Amino acid sequence: MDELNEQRQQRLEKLASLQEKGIRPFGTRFPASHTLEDILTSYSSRTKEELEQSPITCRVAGRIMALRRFGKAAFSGLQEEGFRLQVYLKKDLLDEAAYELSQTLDLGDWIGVEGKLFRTKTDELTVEVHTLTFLSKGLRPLPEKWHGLTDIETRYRQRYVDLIANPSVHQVFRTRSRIINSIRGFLANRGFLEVETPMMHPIPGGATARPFVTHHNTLDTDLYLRVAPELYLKRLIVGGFRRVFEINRNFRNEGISTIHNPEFTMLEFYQAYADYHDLMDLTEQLFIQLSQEVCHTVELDYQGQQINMASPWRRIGYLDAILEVNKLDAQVLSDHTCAREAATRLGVECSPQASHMDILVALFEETVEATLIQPTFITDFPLDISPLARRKESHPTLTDRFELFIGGRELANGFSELNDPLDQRQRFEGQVALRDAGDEEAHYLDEDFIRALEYGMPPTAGEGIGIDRLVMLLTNQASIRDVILFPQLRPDRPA
RNA sequence: GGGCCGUUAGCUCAGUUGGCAGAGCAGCUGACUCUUAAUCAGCGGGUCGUAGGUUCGACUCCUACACGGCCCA
Repeated sequence: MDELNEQRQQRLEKLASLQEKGIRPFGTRFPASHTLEDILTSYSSRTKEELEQSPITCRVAGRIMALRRFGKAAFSGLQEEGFRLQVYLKKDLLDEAAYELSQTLDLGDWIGVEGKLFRTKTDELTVEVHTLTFLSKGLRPLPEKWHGLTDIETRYRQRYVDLIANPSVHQVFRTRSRIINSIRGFLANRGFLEVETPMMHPIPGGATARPFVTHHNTLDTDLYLRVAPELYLKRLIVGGFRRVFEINRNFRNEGISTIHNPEFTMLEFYQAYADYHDLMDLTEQLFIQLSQEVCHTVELDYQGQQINMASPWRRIGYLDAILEVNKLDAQVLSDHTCAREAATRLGVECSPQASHMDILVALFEETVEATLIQPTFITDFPLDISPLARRKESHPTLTDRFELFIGGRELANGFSELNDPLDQRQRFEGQVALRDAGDEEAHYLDEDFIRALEYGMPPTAGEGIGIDRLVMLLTNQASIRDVILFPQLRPDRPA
């Protein structure tokens, strides 16, 4: 169908006619003097008179996004990296070949121009073009200039078209890059070493999640795409690195939603001699710094919610939060039957075999999480759902662990690491029992990791921060697909 | 996995009770040397997501499927 498209045919014919005139339809290098962003940031404030008195010449390139011709002159809007600059093509100012070329330009073509900056009658900063270079032919028509490309499926499947048609998308991904750079700087300043650990694991570990499986032919062995780097990073702490971090992809074989993509970017970092309180402090500093750098404020607007990132953030215990949000009596925490009654009353479904803690966990997930709009550290997670976290000395069924919630979503998860290899073995064995009972998300037993712990891991605190969700928050995007360039979709039907 | 909604020209969208497939932008031809959703005149462009079914006749009604979105699990 595409092949028969009338506009593509016309453009193929124009391509042939360019070649006949000796013009390369797909050109070569064009050293520009400025990016369009440079021009806009440097000269947007220059007045007409200033530009006349001290002329600025430039050599810039871009894609033609607008073309308004009238007889022997034309205005065109060039676009580069989401920035747009107008250029003025006038017969009197061009040689004959260039003028002729200018008559054949299409929306979507790439051109380079050289000329002088001026301001039009309507005071728009514009390049008066003296030389015109054809850079590359666009063979497909662009989305409409006014409505742009709004079809969500096309925006994700053909992100290149989205980026062409929607300059704000460029901004989101530039901001994403700035956030990640800023995180690197923040951690480097505090003595953290960036490392890379395997993406392919013989034994998946470090998170409660189903892995993707792949196969290595020469080794004739199955490997798992990692669900988390945690166990490898802790091996490095055993090895003597004091502070390490990794920013990289994790893969989890689970559903897709506005906050879940099968591959997503995670920051994990580990700090020897620290505990989970230290990491809460660090996280607060990091997020506040990022808010100020990216949003220039700590008062965020996220999808209509006002979120105040100013320190200090609330810290409340996991079990206390359940009681507080649902206005329950503390008896719920000690009495299984009482907990089950509360769950039933609150419409939280639990299987008949659910343990007391299972019920409390269900209560937390279904009644508490969504209420945590302002930045909140939930602390002291149940041991049963924290198989890698240090046991709380004052309360052995809980752990020295926190999760950070903002806007009702989990953004970070950190804890004092379990460094007792004997306890770790028992916890793994508990997970294996769950796996044998059919829980596909339960952890595997990793003997090598336990061996590592047996060599002695210093007291350490570690944390993971979901970068995609953090970028969503700081760029005010509703869907994780809007902060991942190529989000996972079902394979397209054949064209 | 379930429910609801969507899929019509390159893009954004209309399409009446089942009776010849529409608009704007984009494109093509012409006019126009400061326009900016330029303007004016004219002209082309469709496997109506796919496959079946009902009907004299289906973009429209029915069934299944595909892809997407939102909500729920």
